[in-house]
Amino acid sequence: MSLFPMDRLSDAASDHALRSPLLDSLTDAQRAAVCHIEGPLLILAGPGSGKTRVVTHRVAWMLASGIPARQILALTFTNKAADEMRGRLERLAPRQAVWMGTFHRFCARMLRSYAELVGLRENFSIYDTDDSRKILQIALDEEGIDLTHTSPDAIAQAISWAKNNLVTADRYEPRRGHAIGGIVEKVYPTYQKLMLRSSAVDFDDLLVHVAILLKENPEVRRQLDERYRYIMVDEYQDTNLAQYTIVRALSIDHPNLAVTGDPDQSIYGWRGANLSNILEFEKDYPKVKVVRLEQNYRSTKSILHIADQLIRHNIRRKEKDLFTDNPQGNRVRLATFPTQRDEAETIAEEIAHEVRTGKRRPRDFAIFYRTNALSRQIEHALREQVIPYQIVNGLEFYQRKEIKDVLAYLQLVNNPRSDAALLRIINTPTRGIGKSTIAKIQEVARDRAIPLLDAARMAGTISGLAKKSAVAVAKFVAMLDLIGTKATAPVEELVGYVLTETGYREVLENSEAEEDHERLANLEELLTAASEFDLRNPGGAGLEQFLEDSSLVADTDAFESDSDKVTMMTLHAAKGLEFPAVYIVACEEGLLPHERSRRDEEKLEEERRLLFVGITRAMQDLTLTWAQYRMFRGQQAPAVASSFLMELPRHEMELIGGNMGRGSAPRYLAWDEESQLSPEDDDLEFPPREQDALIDAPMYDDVNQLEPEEMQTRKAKESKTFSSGIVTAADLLAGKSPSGGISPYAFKHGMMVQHPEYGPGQIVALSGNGAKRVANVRFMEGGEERKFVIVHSKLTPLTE
DNA sequence: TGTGAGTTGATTTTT
DNA sequence: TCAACTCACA
Repeated sequence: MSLFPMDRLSDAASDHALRSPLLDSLTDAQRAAVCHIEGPLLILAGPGSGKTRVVTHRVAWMLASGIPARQILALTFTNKAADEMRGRLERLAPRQAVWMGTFHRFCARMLRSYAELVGLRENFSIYDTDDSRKILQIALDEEGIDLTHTSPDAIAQAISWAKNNLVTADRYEPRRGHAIGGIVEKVYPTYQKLMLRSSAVDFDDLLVHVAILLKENPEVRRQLDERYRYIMVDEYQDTNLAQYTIVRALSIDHPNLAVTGDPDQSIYGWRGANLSNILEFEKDYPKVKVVRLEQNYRSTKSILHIADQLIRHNIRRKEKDLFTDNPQGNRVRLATFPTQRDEAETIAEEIAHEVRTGKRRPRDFAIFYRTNALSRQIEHALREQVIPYQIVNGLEFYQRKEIKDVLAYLQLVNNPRSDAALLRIINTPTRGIGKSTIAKIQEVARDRAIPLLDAARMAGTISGLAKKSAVAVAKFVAMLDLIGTKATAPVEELVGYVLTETGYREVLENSEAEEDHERLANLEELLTAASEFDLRNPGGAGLEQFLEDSSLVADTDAFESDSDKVTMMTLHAAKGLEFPAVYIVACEEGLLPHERSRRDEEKLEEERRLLFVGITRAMQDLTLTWAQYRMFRGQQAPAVASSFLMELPRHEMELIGGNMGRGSAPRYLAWDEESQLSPEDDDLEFPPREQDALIDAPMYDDVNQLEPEEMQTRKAKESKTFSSGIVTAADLLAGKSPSGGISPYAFKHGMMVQHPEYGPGQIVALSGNGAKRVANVRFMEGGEERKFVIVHSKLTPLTE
């Protein structure tokens, strides 16, 4: 017997509905949202109000009501949110193929099918900020634009702004009085032309192309509207015009559009998010049903009250009454420190204390800051206290140079027109193709309006190019072609091949630099990711998908919720998460609100919302901190407490240290006597720590305390980013090797091996998993290459 | 063409 | 503070 009624329901009032186990655990408001399926729906969900729960239950309810999974589309802003949703739905309604993912991923998918309609090829590349900046630079060079009064960054932002507002290159008109408008007007079309020539898109293009596609092809629009009859959009307050246009276009014939969001948590205005989209949703869809989820299940009364008091200072919002049945809880703390160093150390000491006394575990804590740069001191302090932590941030895996280099080779294999990829690796590792040679190739490409690689193929005929250079280029092209023959091989094999053929691995291995060894470890990690990808996509031919996956992952996706570590991240990255104890540091003028937002009232409100988001992540304990002196551009500079702190009901809070900048604050006030420092400790030197602090410290598996090298290897072993409940290479490694044979994982990329018949050789690539793992070996004699199924082979590692 | 020292300039948030 | 860029030299 089925648990769920299979008949279509359109109304919560049905007796049937009230009895379903899917619905009993919900409040009235939540149930109303879950059961409203036909027609537009706006869910205004305050922080901690069980929004994800409602969304997933709603999808499960739709499925239970007989709506086919393929008609449902759930759009989010981050992969993290999509994964979370998918995981929860899996528990409610297992094995249902509902498409859940980010806007960008959805658009990429649509574009693969309709590429030619917008002038792309279906194997188009997705450029990240780096790549597209490079193309912009070429465009600027081509137009011969002088940048003395502005920066490429500013131009890029202006173009991005235009795209987010669906202003295409041919229709761009500079606003009057907009200084760089004239430049943008010239460069934008050139940039776009170059992108198309490379068959590439930037992040904004993904959305713009799809929006325009839907606008200009009524038949396509109609089909997709028909296909995706039930659409849900998460974090609707963060949609920009392009996203709004896409969603609307898909909800004309079937206006079953459910959006969830909270105007108070809109923090992406700088990315073109338009608060009006949610504030005026009711105008777009007059028949909309509005559900307000105002009860908070996350935070204590104290925390929620502080959040509420703060956000009331915003004018552009929908009034909400946040309330909770949770206990009052501890008072929110507001702490002042003499310097950033005291701030960092005191927080670290406090966390260490709580962990050592068994009150809390590292994973219970989160530290939020406005800018990534602020993480350094805190990181240092946590390290001193031997507290394991994870930073969700900045130089994430796929942004590292070595990873991007290798991926650029892959990108070129997939899309030989990709100029950005070619420029990246034409001389990496160095192969004697210098600046002047590249300039000549670029010139040819420009004159003939062809991709750089095609121009490079003509190196022999380019006049004025030294013979030596021409030969180097020819060799490079030949090497690319050779790699290209492996295009359909498993991705892991391909990556291994790139490392060998290009000499990339050799260069790093022969290097003395510590840094280069780290790079090798990172590449090892890339191989692991590739192997896991292959495992999930049997049948090969997944290169394009692999590249797409790697360009659409973001820092925040790296957050590991199940490891026992203190989490550090920016306030932006914190959205959607919750922690028992939260610290928000550096609540200072110029940082929070940020310098660039202080003058503009609208931006200032966004900064306030950012703090609101941070505050409402806390479940039990919240501490806001600021320091009277902070390091700025390498120099200690006096700081002023954030004006937002003045908006909080300070009489309800626990004030620690100083008196908010008025008069002479006591110089040192810490949370317990022992952690007081002497005034001389102001400088940058860290005081020597007591030895025993290190000795009796960790009772947990501490990763951060390891030496960098060891840490690197450990990290490499932890499968990252792509793992998703599937057996990983590491899992297999831990298990038994097939009886009698050598373990399939005994061999590493680049390793020297011995074969009884063929003699010594080197592993140039590996692929496959378990008993099917295959090694490609190139033998010394004759340079011949052969493949071996490892468990059946007579290969032995050749130790040096 | 590649390397290394020295200089300069910039530092928000992210798909 | 630190990374990116420039310039001189091998």
